[in-house]
Amino acid sequence: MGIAERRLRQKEEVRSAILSSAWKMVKEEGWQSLSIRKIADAIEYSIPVIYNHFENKEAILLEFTKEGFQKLANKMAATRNKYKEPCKQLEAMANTYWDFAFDHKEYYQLMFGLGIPACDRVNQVAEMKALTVIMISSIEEAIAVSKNPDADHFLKYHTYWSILHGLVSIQMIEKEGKPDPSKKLILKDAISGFIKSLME
Amino acid sequence: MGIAERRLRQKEEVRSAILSSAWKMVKEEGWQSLSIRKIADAIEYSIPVIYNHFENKEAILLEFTKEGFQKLANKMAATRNKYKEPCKQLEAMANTYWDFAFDHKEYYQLMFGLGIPACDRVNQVAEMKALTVIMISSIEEAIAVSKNPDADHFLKYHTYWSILHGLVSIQMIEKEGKPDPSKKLILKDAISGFIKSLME
DNA sequence: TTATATTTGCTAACACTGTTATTTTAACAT
DNA sequence: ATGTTAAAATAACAGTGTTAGCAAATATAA
Repeated sequence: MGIAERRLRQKEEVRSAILSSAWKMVKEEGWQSLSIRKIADAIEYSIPVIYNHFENKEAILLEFTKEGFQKLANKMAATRNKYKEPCKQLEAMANTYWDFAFDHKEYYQLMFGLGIPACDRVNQVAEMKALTVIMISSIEEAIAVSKNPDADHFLKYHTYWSILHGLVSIQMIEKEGKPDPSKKLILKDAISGFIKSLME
Repeated sequence: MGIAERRLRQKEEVRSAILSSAWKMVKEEGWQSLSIRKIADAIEYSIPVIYNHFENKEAILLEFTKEGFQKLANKMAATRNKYKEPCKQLEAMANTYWDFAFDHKEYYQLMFGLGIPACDRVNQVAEMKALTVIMISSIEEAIAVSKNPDADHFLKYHTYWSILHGLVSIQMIEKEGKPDPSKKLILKDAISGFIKSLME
């Protein structure tokens, strides 16, 4: 009896229709504007049909999150296998990581919960500049007494800040709510590396 | 006539009641569950009253974002002023930054748009581990041939990843949508610094 | 003091969101 | 053709941000 098979096949078609039209909407208008109702409209089924394929909206997002990590992992593996020297690998992988993030911005935002609304907000905040000034002043002084006094202030400041933010947000994403003071070693490690490289 | 003054004072009281009860709710249940209706309930006014003080919900969030950057800038300035050597300043400021983020998690999440829902999600994603394995393998090889082969693999991996993520997300927050290939210099700079420090 | 403005705050509604209980429709097996 | 089962639709519930329209309290002017 091919009936059950056909039914399964049709069910699978609806499922992939949900995902593909969801993805289309996300690429067009971002995660914020993705809604169950719009998906239902797009696939020309009623709303509850979607809940026969996914437990809830979060499950749909989880699907894309997994996809994103898979894609990134594949790209990273491919890059690593191009080089034999581990240092070259780390360098090239960093490039691959960067390119993935901006080539597949939607994936990256979802994977790391980069709230898109804040992007608009943070640019309106003049108060951020005060922070910049403070951080950059120490950078400038450090560069002045370093062995390479011609280094780019803004670049080094940006690097410094990015390292800090990366450490914090990876930590926040990984363990919700746990401070884990031992993780401060990572901070110490990264910053001492940065300063060492800053002073040459 | 003190009437206008009293009115202004009363209006200011309502405004600060909005902010303080909003903040209370955020600390108790996170940004996700903050709603205009709940604020109205808490201050014992009707909903539209809130719109007499803030144009919309975003404006309330913007208020806290500004507050967050001010607080952080103050702390950073205080820390910097404790030290004379710029390297010490950078080191101490990194600590201050870290502490602020976790002592005032709510601020930090808002300031950098760390979508809280993703935190629950990312931990469910087994696919993330594949990525970890790939990154960590190169780190291990690099450590093995470095001058300090006893370095902590996991710590160095975490540092590597955090630098990458920090660079990407700061870049995404700063310029919405613009790839800006010149910013890849920052990546090159940070990663070469990391590798240098990794190899000793 | 009374009448007229004005401000102020409320109720109710609109247009959305995710989610689900209920009912109808359709497909299949006997 | 009839009974059974699976599928899908309607309609509703409980939320969300936001706003129009109206009633009441207050301040100003006559």
